[in-house]
Order: sequence, then structure tokens, then C-alpha cells
Amino acid sequence: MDPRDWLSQPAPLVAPALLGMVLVRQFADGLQVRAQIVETEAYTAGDPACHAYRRKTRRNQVMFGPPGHLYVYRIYGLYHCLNIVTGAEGIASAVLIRAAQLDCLPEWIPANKRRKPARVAAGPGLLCQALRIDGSHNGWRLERVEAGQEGIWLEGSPSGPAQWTIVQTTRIGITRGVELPWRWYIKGHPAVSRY
DNA sequence: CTCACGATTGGA
DNA sequence: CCAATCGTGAGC
Repeated sequence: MDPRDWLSQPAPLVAPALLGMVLVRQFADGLQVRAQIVETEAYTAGDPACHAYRRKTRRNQVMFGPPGHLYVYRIYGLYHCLNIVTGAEGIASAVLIRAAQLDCLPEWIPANKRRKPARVAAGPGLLCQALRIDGSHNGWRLERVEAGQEGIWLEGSPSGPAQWTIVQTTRIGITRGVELPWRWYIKGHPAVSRY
């Protein structure tokens, strides 16, 4: 299935389907880091917690664009958060990738002995740090590129093998739209940001 | 133009 | 519990 097709569904449908899929981060030097998505949240037009709730602005404009692109924003002036744009073009909708399990430990990860290797991407800010994703990637399209080129893409099938129990809860860290149950994670997974 | 605040994190 | 740190955008 063409990724563009299923990503054009509303974020609350795409978010749980992304669990278990692998976000592949490839660098120009040939290094590839694979991150299995274990926690997601959905944000949509009409959702008071969504950055695009009020209107289209320079920051949120990517969310109004076609699905399959990246919406990356800076948070607290310190970190970045990665979203995958979903839904029909013209309607703001995106899935926040909150946590993932990496297949290796990148050398640029700050040597913090307190954090277990399984948890280097256990949070949206940490995930962007681990995959070296920042504002320069805002608007990028999920697209497999050849070796030697920088790129970000998804692998695996949506809602792949139902080998885990998926838990659905309310979202984390927001002050509006707190009642919407639009957070999903793989039950018991060590890389989930918070339980 | 101003200024309060945030889809976070790490440390006290 | 609280500070770090700064772009955004709502409101004047």
C-alpha cells in the first residue's frame, strides 16, 4: 500500500497504526538508525491542543499540507518534537511520535549513565535528539533515499502483526483538550515515555 | 510591539 | 518541585 494512502486518514486512526512501525533515519555518511515507534499521540483541526487549532501560521502550515510530511517544531526553546502529517491536504492533522526503541546507540547521545540504552528515545524531545532531527527537517517528506543521502522514512506495515497490547489514554503535557483519549502506546514496552 | 507560555527534560 | 531557554502568536 502506498504510504500516502493510509496516512491520508485522520490522525486518531493513523496514530495507533504507527505503533510497531520503524522510522528509519539515514545520514549522508551512510549511517542508518532504525527506531521502532512505541508511543504516539494524535492532533487534529478542532482539537484545542493542536497547534493549528486557531489558524494557519508559519509554524503550523506544514500540518495543513499533504500527508506523509514531517512537522517538526521547537518546544520550550530547548528541544524539538517530530510529527507525521496525516489527513487530507488542507485539513490540519498530525501524529506526534513520542517514543521509539532504537536498534543501536548513536555516539552523539550524551553519555548519561542514568538512562538505560532502551530509553534514549523515550520521549518526543529525546527522540529528535537521538535521531538528530531538528527544525531544518520541518516539511520534509517521508521518502526512502539511496545510501549516501540523508533521509527519513517509514518501514513496516500499518497496524502490522497484532503482537502487542495497545493501550489508549489521554495525552501528556497539554493543558487544553485533556479529555481526548488520543495517546497510544505498546503496553509494557521499556521505551514508552511515561506510564 | 510586547510578553506569557509551551505536545519537555533533567536535576534539586 | 523547579529552572532552562526562546520562538511563537494572541492581544493590545
